[in-house]
Amino acid sequence: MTYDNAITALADPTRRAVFEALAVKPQSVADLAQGQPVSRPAVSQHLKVLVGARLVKATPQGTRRIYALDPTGLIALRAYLDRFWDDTLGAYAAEVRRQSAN
Amino acid sequence: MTYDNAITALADPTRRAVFEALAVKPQSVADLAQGQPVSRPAVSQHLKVLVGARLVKATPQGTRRIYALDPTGLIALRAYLDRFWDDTLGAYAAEVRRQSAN
DNA sequence: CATTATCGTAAGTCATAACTTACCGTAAGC
DNA sequence: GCTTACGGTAAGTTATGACTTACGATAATG
Repeated sequence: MTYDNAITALADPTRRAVFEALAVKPQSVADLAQGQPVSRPAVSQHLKVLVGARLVKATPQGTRRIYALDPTGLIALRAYLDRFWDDTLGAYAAEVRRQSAN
Repeated sequence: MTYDNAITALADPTRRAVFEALAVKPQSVADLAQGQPVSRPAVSQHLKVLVGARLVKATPQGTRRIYALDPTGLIALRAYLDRFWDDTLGAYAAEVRRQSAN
C-alpha cells in the first residue's frame, strides 16, 4: 500500500516541485529551499513525506543530507495506475463502439 | 496541464474508491453512493472533480447519469510519470554503481 | 573547545477541502 | 398535470495539512 502515499505526496504542488528538482539532480535541503518559494523547514517537512512515500532517499554527508530520487514509490504508483490501464482503454473502446452503433 | 488535476483527484481515498468502482463497471450516482460510506451529494461532488480531471465521463440517460471511465486523465497522468521514469531508474542505477564502488 | 553550518522537530496559525443537510431543477410514470 | 425518482448545488461545519518562527541536535572548522 505504498502507492497511496505516493499519490498523496505528489498531489501537493510544492512537493511536486521538490520532486522535480531532485529529478534534475540530487541536492541538499538548503539547495532545494533556495529554488522554492517556501522556507527551509517547509521543504524539510515535504522531504519527510516524500521519503515516507519512497519517492526520495537521503544519504547523509557530513552535516548535510543529500536527497535523491528513489524509484520504489514511482514503481508502486505506476503499477497501481497500470491496473486501470486496460480497463480504462477497454471501457473507452466499448464506449466508442456503442456510440458508433447509433 | 491536466495531469495535476488527475493527481489531486486520485489523492483522495473516497474519490479513488469511486474511480475504482467505475473501473469495475459504469454506474449511476445512486449506485455509487450505495457502495460508499458517504452521502450521495458527497459522491456527486467527487464525480464533479473526477470529470474535471478527465478521469470520468457522464452520459445522461433519462433522469439518471451513467458515469464511466475516461482514459484522457489517466493518459495524461501516466505521461507525466513517464517523464521521471528514466531519470528515476537512471539515478537509481548510478546510486547502486556508486555504492558498489566502495 | 567554541563557533558555525546544516538540518530536523515542536508549536501554533490559517486556508482548504471533504463532509453534512436542505433545497431546486428535470425527466419519467400514472 | 401531479407525483415520484434522480441528481446537482448552496450553505455551513470541521478536520487536516501546508506554512511560519523558534528551538535543539549534530558534525565540521578554526
